[in-house]
Amino acid sequence: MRLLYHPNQKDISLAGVLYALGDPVRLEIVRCLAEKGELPCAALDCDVPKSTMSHHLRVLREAGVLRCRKEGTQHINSLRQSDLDSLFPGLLEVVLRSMHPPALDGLPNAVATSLSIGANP
Amino acid sequence: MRLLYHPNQKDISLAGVLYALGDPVRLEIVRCLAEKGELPCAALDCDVPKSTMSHHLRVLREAGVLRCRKEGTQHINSLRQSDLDSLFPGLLEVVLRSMHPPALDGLPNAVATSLSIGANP
DNA sequence: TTAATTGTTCGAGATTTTCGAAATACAGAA
DNA sequence: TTCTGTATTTCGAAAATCTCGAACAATTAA
Repeated sequence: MRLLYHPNQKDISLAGVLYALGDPVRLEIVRCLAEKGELPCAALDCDVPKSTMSHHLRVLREAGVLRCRKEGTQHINSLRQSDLDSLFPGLLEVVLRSMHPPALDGLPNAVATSLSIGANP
Repeated sequence: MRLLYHPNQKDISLAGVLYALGDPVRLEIVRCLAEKGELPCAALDCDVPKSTMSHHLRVLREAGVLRCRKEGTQHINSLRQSDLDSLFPGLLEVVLRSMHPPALDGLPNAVATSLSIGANP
């Protein structure tokens, strides 16, 4: 199995990221990762076949939205939050806030705390 | 020529909008419209053939990103700014800000003034 | 009416997407 | 070590989408 390609931060494009986010399944993957921090593929149950899931994870990874590291037999996925935030400030947060099952309001997660804009003093 | 389809606001989806924005040409179209307010197709010179341009405008229109009205022989396009803002607050602004040739910083346009987050008192 | 201008639609080839089936990678038991 | 099971990717084919030239349609002007 080949090594998994990840773009350098400088090679991440806005259009590429938006394209990757422009699919309901991929958006749900991103929501899960934002909520849970990091997850193996199997924990992301989006009600699609494994091969389709693998495809979507690849699109997100190659666009620079997430990172995937191998750990034993599992592939652990996590958002490239700081890379995305410094390239496109606020994008990830706005997208997460725009999903119906609010992904950020409960703030029981790792991403919400490090995303700052919505902070109510 | 058939009438141009526009989704109702309630039928605009986040994934659909992100997908529509996920292309360099379409992103440039959105940037131009944000900067200039409203433009006929021909004024959006994105260095692609007319038919391709027409296709991209259709994708944006059917996703609910822009509205198109006929005026004589021209088709005038404009962003569905208020619809998008109320559905996905901050999304359009963050996307415009994330493009390299800053689309909002000069604020000599209609959109910047009505987008509020970045207001410096 | 004819011509010019603006855009859209059609059609074909190239690229994606979906998903079952087969293959690959690793861990643990026998 | 070899076998078994678990976790994912890769392959392949059918369906959908993208690009762009060519043809078509709508409107205005000569």
